[in-house]
This record gives sequence, C-alpha cells and structure tokens, in this order.
Amino acid sequence: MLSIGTLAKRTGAKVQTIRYYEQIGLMPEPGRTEGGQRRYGNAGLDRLAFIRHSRELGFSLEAIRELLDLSDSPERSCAQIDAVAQRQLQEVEARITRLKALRIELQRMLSECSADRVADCRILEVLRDHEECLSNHDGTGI
Amino acid sequence: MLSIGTLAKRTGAKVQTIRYYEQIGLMPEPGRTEGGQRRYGNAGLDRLAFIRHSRELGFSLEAIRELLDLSDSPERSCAQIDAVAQRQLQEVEARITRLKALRIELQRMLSECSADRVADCRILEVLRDHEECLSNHDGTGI
DNA sequence: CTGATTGCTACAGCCATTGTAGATTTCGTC
DNA sequence: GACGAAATCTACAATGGCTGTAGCAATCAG
Ligand SMILES: [Zn+2]
Ligand SMILES: [Zn+2]
Ligand SMILES: [Zn+2]
Ligand SMILES: [Zn+2]
Repeated sequence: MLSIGTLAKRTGAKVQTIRYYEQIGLMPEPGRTEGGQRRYGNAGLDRLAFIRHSRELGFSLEAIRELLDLSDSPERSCAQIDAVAQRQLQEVEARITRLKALRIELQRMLSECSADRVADCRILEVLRDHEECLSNHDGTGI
Repeated sequence: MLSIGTLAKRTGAKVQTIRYYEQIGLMPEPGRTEGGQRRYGNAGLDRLAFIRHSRELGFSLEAIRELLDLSDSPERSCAQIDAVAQRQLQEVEARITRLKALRIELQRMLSECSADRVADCRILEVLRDHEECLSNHDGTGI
C-alpha cells in the first residue's frame, strides 16, 4: 500500500494535485489508515499515471474523465476514444496555426524596429494599431 | 466622452474586462458622471486598444503593464521594449515546439489505432504508458 | 414621464493547479 | 516505549484572465 507522497513521487504529480483529483471525482476515494491517511493500491497508481500522462499530452481533465469512463467498457468499440483524441489533435493544430501567425507578427515587429528611441519604436507602433498587422489573430487561424 | 459600453464596442473588450483592467491598475480610473458612471476620453480608448491588441498577440498583462510603463519615457532607448517582445517571441516559439511534439504523438496514436475494441485501443495503451511515446513532453521542447 | 437599456458594486465561478496554516499521524531511531 | 522529524490531514486562499450574476441606480429615447 502506497502513501500519497509515494504516489506523488512515482507519477510526478504533487500531493495536493492528487487530493484535488479526488475532490473533483477523477481519482476514487482510496482506503485510509486508522489515523486517516490515504493508502493506494496499484489501481490508484495506474489511474494517476494515466491521468498525468494524458495531461502531458494536453488533454483536459474533462476529456480525461471521458477517456477513463470509456475505458471501463473494454468490449465496446473504441470509436469514441478515437474521437476524443481526434478532437485533441484538432485543438493542438488550431493552436499551432494561431501561434505561427503570432510568431510571424512578432518577428516582423522585431526586425522592423531600429532599436532607437521609444518614441519611434516600431513594436509600440504595431501594438497601437492592428492595421500594421498582416494576420487577424481572431482565433480562427490566419 | 465615451461610456464604458461604447469603449467596449469600439475595442472588442467586454465591459467587465475593462472594469477588471481598472481594478488591477492597468487602466487608470476614468472620470465619472454625477451619477457615478465612468466616462472615457481618447487616451482611455487608445490605451485599451493597445492592451487588447497586445493580448491578441499573446502578451501577458504583466508584459503589457511593462510596455505601457516603458512607453511613458519616449526619449529613452527602446531596448527594453524590444526585449519584452523578444521574450514573447521566445515563449511563442517554445509553445510551438511543444505543441508540434504533441501533434506528432497524437497523430501516431490515431494512425496506429485499428478502431476496434476498447480493450485493444492503441490510444489507451499509449496514454497508459509513456514508454510508448517518442517525445518527452517535459516542457523543455522535444 | 415612463420604460428600456445601460451602468454600478460586490461577489462567485471557470481551469488546473499551487501554496498556506495549524493540527495530527506515521516512521525511524534510541 | 519514547522522542523528534517527516509526512499527512483539512480547509481555505491565490494564481491568470477573464466571465457571469444579483440587485440596485442612472441614463436615454420617445
Ligand atoms: Zn523598438
Ligand atoms: Zn494585429
Ligand atoms: Zn482506438
Ligand atoms: Zn508520453
């Protein structure tokens, strides 16, 4: 049986994070010692590792909850699981697109600035007026 | 003189957001009508437009505060302003790098899944075990 | 003047944690 | 068994950047 600190060390999560996951119902309530401290078995360790790894891959806690629920029905088709991953991929791609547009604007601002007086700083000019921009940054990509 | 609602419409910010910016000291306290409603001049409009555009380019409110402070000294060198933008560019680039790694893992998971039973779902396998991953997702890029 | 719209303050909620304070429990060592 | 250090407990507040709500008060068009 593992203490919450041991679980934290093994998974890279913080102790408070594990308690938070329990609070929101993502981790089940574990057994307790006589003194009231949490004790976990391998199931708890596996579940927490799954959660942490999914977080590292950018899944939201809600998506992870969905994945964990779905994985409780091993005989069903995994189409729904794939859909969750597909959604996540699309979100990642949208964010990449948006960030690339931002990168271009930032690079342009920096390259056009002659590093002179604040009064003539090209960066401030662009920030003051979106007309100076090439992209939209309206959330829909370029 | 502009009401807070007009300011919101002109800049695309929400009314509450403008009040929030005032609360954290990013927007100055404007004049008020006899009845206590906020009234803004062009300075307020310009400042809010600057803040919103900077937010659209991904700058944090702290970075924006810095930029606004720096822009109050028009005769100084703009090196510090450029440094803020440079920092922002580096952050954007780091995020792109990280997201690209995530995209690769997600694409791989999805392409390897044969869309069969949950029990055999490749996506769940990968999420359960980071050993199945090619990248680190440790925040330091690939 | 009246009614609709807008604005006001104060507070709570979102996500996903992290940090804190003060009390209690557990564990290793003697 | 006793002692002290380390870990854990609960409860609550804070982070960033807003957004939403409730219950009033002010403003504006007709
Ligand atoms: Zn400059
Ligand atoms: Zn722009
Ligand atoms: Zn699958
Ligand atoms: Zn991995």
